[in-house]
Amino acid sequence: MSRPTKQSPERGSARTRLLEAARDTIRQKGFTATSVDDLCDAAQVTKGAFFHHFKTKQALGVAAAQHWAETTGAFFADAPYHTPDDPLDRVLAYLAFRREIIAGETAEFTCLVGTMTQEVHNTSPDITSACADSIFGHAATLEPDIAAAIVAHDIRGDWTAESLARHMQAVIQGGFILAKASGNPEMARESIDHLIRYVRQLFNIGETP
Amino acid sequence: MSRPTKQSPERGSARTRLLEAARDTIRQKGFTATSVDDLCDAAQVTKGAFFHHFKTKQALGVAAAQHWAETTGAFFADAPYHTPDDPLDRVLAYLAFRREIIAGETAEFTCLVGTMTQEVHNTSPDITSACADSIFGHAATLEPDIAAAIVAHDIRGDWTAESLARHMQAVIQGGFILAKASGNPEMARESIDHLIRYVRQLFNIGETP
DNA sequence: TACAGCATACCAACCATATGGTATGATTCA
DNA sequence: TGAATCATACCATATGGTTGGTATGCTGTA
Repeated sequence: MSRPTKQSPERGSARTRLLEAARDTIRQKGFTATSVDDLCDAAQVTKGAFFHHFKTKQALGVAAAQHWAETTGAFFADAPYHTPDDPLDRVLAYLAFRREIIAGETAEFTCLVGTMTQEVHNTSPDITSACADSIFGHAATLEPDIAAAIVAHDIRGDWTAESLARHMQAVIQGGFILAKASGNPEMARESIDHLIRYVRQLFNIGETP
Repeated sequence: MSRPTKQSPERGSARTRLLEAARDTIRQKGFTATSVDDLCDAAQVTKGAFFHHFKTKQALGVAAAQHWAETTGAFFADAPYHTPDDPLDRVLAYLAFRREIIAGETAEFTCLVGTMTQEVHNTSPDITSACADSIFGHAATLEPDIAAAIVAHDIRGDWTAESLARHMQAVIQGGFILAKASGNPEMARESIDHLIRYVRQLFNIGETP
């Protein structure tokens, strides 16, 4: 995080503002199409400040992915889907929550690291690995609940909590692509509905609660 | 793929070679990071030829998406998954086929239009709409089989053939993202396995054939 | 407590190159 | 011959990145 100073709390915030600008701008235009000047304009920062905080544009990409992991990590940790007692209910509440937050402009609900991965997976290992950490790290937070649900509901199948957690991320990411292609968020919600139905079926609970 | 000689019947193929170069290069580096020079080099064509066939780089993007729709359309039309008599078997054969062809380098099995959509959805309506046509057009080819399977197996649920066809594309696209992030094609296959399990459950057939 | 010495945060101007695109000319085919 | 298909040379600008410099805060020491 940034280092706020005593007399001027605004100082030292250039880095944070750049990361926020990156989050917003890259989600709209993609990583490559976002120029350093774009970011400096959006963050109200000069180029000198940019290259003071980030050695290269790639380094900004890595930092943006890490910043995304941190902020979304906190966001999901504070989200209300953890409250149910039954672990399966927590899993389903997670999916309902993911569905809920799909609203507004496409660039507002889609995933920064999913977008960046698609672009740079073959050209920038650093950014790719930071994106992977974010995606699979988030998936990992779901595993305990899924594993507990498997035990609680006495389920046995040839799939693991790990793979289901990853599949959930795949469905969400794929939904974002259809939403972007069509300009319609409903495409993303629709896929989560199928995913919810799948999970309910996996755990042998009825179609409608 | 040699340079067109004066009398060669290869002549006039610059456009096609550029489209193939676009398919390959954009899947590796993304649309924005792929320069016109990159494409000319890969296609063994000069810039004059490029801008003779495509008014702008954007126009190339649109044409590449359309070319993708045509070639993959023919590829899937000729694929062997249409042979089973039972429509549900055809749907499952489709998914098995999609799973099978995930092999080799990431850029070889991932989707051009899915990649482009992520990048340009907010900046280039032309390309986005061409990509959407490709994705949803392909999804539409699955609807008849799904609809027939619903009838044949006497299924009633609050989902449609259309939405399931789209969901399949979402899962496949999402799997590609996880595969790119991790560098591991298995991540994409894994999600299709879940999707196959979901479809089998939707149609009330056993876990293992 | 005072102050030297250093580190951090930031700025404005500049640079080499890459980029999309153009103007124009040559060649081939129908 | 006229249109289509290329090739060569070129341009204006955008791009990532550098340079040299300033202002301010932090820290160890006497």
